[in-house]
Amino acid sequence: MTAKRVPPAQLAPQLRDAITRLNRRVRQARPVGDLTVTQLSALTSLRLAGALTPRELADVERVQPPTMTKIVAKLEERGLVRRTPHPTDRRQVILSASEGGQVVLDQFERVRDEWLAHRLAELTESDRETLQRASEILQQLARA
Amino acid sequence: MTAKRVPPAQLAPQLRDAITRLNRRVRQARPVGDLTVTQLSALTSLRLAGALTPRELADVERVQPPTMTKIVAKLEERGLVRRTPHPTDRRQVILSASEGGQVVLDQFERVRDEWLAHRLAELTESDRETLQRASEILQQLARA
DNA sequence: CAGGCTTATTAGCTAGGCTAACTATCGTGA
DNA sequence: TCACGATAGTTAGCCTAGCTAATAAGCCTG
Repeated sequence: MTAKRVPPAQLAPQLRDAITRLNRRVRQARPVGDLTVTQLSALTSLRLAGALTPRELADVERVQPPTMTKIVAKLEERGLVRRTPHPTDRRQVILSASEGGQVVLDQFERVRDEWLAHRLAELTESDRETLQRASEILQQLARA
Repeated sequence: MTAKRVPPAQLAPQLRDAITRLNRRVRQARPVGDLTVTQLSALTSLRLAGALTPRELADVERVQPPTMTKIVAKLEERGLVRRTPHPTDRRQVILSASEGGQVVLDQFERVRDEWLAHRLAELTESDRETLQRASEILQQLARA
C-alpha cells in the first residue's frame, strides 16, 4: 500500500472543494415532488428517530432551532409532519412523520437520488467501495 | 479484497446525506475575514484560471450566470476582483483576482479550512487516504 | 413563589440559488 | 449592407436556507 502520507492541511481544501461542488450538483437535481433536500433530510431523520422535539431535530440536522421551525413549518403545510403535545412538558412539542409523510418518503426513496445513483453506477466497484467508506468517515466528521 | 458489492442505489442516499451534513458543518466554520465559502471558491477559481469571463466562471462554479453576477458583485465591493474589457468583444468582460484578492487568498489559505484540517488530523492515515481518493472521485462526479 | 433556565417561535437579516426579461453587441445570410 | 437571430451580461423578482436577537410560555428550584 506504500502509505502515501496525506497531510490534513492539503486534504482539507481539496475535500471541501469536492463537497461544495457535489453538494451544488445534488441540490440542483431536485426531483422530489417539490420537497427540497433540506426538508427531505429533516423528514427522513424524523422517521428514523420515530419522534423528536424541534430542538432535538435541530440538533440532529445541525441547524439552529429557528431554522428548524421554518423547515418544519413547510413540512406541516404539506401535511407531512404531525405535531403532538408533550405528555408532561407543555413547552415542548413532539414531531413525527405523518402517514402522508411516510408515503412521500417511500414513494420518492428511489427517485430522489436518481441522478447521483446513475453517476455512481458508472464508477468502478472499487471506486464505490472507496466512497462507501468515505461516506462513513464523513458522517463521523460531521457529527464531531 | 472480497468485493463488498456496493449497490449505487444504497450508496447514493448515504453519500448525499454525508455530504449535506458535512457541507453544513464546513459552511458554519466560516472564518475567512467575512468571505463566504462560495465567494472564496469563486475567487480561487479565478486565480487558478488567471482570468475568466462571468459566463466561464459560472460554468466552472456550476451556477447560473445571474448567480455569478451577484457573487462577483460582492467580491468587487471588496476590491478583490478586477474587471477589464474584452479586447475584441465588447459584450464580454474579463474578470481576474486583483492584487488585494491575491493577498486575501494567500493570507487565509491556511486559516480557512482550519476546522476541517483539525478533524482530518484526528483520523487515521488510512482514513485520510480513503478521503483523498474519495475527493478525487467526487470532483469527477461533480464535473459529470 | 420569585427569579432564572429551557423550549419554541417570531422578526428581521444575509447569502445563495433560480427563472424571466431586458440591453447591448456580435455575426450572418438574404 | 443591414435585419435579425444568437450570445453576454445584468436586472428584477422570487425562493430556500441559514443566522442572531428578542419574545412568550412553561418549568424548576432555593
